[in-house]
Amino acid sequence: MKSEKTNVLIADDHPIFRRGLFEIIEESEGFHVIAEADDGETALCALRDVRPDIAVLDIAMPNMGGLDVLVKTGHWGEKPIFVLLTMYDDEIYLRKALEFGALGYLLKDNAESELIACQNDVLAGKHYISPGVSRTLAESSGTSADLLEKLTPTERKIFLLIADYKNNNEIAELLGISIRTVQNHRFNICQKLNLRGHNALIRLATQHC
Amino acid sequence: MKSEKTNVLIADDHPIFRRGLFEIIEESEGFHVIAEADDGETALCALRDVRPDIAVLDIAMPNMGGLDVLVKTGHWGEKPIFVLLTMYDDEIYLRKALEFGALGYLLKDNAESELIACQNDVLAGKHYISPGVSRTLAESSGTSADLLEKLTPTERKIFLLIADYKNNNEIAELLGISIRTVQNHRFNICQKLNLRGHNALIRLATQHC
DNA sequence: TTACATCTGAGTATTGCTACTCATTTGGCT
DNA sequence: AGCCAAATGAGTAGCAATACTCAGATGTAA
Repeated sequence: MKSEKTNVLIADDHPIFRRGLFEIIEESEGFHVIAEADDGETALCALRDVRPDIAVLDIAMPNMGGLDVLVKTGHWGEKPIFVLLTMYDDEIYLRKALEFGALGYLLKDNAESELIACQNDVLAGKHYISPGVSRTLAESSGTSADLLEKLTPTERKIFLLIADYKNNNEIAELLGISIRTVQNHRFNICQKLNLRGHNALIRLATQHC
Repeated sequence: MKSEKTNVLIADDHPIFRRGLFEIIEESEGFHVIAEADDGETALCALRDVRPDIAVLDIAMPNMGGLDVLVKTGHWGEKPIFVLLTMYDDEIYLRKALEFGALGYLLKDNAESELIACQNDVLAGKHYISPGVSRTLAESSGTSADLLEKLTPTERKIFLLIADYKNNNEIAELLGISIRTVQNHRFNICQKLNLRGHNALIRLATQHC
């Protein structure tokens, strides 16, 4: 018998928390946990292999974080719907998640019911963001967004990765492009933002985000 | 019919994680979740009321942390056996937990099987400490609290200047020493803190300060 | 005095970021 | 079709940080 349920991959490095996720999803109508992962790399492999409909990823995991997994699938032809899980309502994570195409963004301390509501929404193509977070974003959308508006989409992505202390090599690998291209984007960003020197860009990026 | 199972109270502010705890304990032989709490105060009240055999407490909870709950029961005549849960393997928490009479100390990212093993051990009066923690305790490797204590005075100064996004040239000029000396200090700092790569030091410094 | 930690500085090599210029391709707009 | 922004990538330089090893000066505690 074929399953008509929506297949979900869950990735979290805490087994007990993952168990909680599993139970909540399994007992819901219409969703089924098809794969589990305890770190980013395993999650990425599983995404390739089992092709779930939805990927529920913890942001803070060993080896590779949920955001990195999200970024790495950026150039895939067919991607799952992404729901990011985070411990803290840090707006920069939300910004990054949305920038890289995630539809769901959930706080880990939210109620169980949120998870299912979120999955239903993202499955319908809608964004779902935990109530506690959206407030933060709405308040701050005027300030830190200005700088990023000067940049093109790809430049924005790279800027955010720089803010994450990634080096050119890591950025290139994450985006699936050449390191030379990253260098060029970096140069262009510095031009646009009128920056010079080794620490100037990383300083602005980390302090800004 | 009276339950012959060991009664357990679980306290954690994350519903999904608590759900995971619940499932693992309930499916085990000999243990039964008799009460749940989502913060310290609720846990303390529940301890008074239902008198569980074992209390599994998260350290980081709103209102009152697990350690505070542990301390507050210190003068009780009859106390449950305490198992503390923590997210990070911070040795100071372990010290405190043991100091105040906890028998179990578990990392949240440990395997599900650990929880049951721990409960069996503490029920027999033995200590159970997550493997990952005891290692940390033995090595006494630095957490953010005593990170700077490993460094010499000059290294600390340089570390703070790095956190200020200063480059070697600027640091050398500010301190009135050679760039080479600054480079050496930087190298030694990286050695002590076990860092490698271009961004590792500036990352730690800026995030720490 | 010996021993040790700390501070200071240099030698040498490698890696990584910056600073440009130039070329190709792609997709959207007129 | 022609134009243009955006993305991608290479060539070439130069500069800064990292990754070591080695060594002299200083002060301090055993």
